[in-house]
Amino acid sequence: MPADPKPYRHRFPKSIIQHAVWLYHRFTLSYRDIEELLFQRGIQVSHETIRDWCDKFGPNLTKELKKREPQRGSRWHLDEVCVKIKGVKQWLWRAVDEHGAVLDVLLQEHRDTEAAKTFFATLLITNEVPTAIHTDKLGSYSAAIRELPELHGAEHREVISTARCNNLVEQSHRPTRSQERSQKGFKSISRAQNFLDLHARTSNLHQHTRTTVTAETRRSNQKAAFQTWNEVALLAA
DNA sequence: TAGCTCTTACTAACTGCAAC
DNA sequence: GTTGCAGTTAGTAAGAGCTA
Repeated sequence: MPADPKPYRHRFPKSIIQHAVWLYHRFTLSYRDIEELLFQRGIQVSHETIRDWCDKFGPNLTKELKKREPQRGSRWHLDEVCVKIKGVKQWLWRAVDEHGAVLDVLLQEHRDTEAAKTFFATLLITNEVPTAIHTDKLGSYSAAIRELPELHGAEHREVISTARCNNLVEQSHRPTRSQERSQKGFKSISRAQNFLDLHARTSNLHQHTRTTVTAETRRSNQKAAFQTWNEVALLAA
């Protein structure tokens, strides 16, 4: 028999908590911005409490959203960018499919063959073996693909690393850069990884809710995205 | 009484501006 | 163009207060 769920002891209703967490991961807003937005609606809560909510519910939200994501495309686009965390250089590995949906993000200290293998292994846990892998000219990718038998059937295409050539994944880095800038840099690896995970899942959820589709489709997609978020937020709480 | 929330203070990074 | 400085704004930590 499953144990009784932990009683809900938060002072604020779930709807407010889920909205605050959603705002933080969906838009380029600081905790203090969200504090102000909520205050405008008559909700008095400190920025520190909002940070606690993000810390507490973020990992569960990521897990639940991941579970609900549809099967992704079979062509992977990979790239890595340098991010500084507390002044130390780290590499943010990112993979998107041919539709621009984020498959995974992973922060690692290096960008050598071992790091590439770790990232591929992470991707293979939740995704099927791809038919093609698009990367830049970094040698770690080809070395890792050679060493991983699961990937031998995939076609490896190397392109020059410019925003134009590997556009899908390069574009996917942009919101992250914007958030990083707004947050004045990430402060710790674990917090950054948690944030980036949920940020990626939230972006996927709202992927077709902007200008690439007709207004009618957009509204329908937005409705579906909000419904999913609400369901997932209830589970995470 | 456990744990949620708030207050306060700290450090780090960014921004704007003047001086060179 | 660059450097240095001050002001601003961000995330974070610790501890006290509050509530179910």
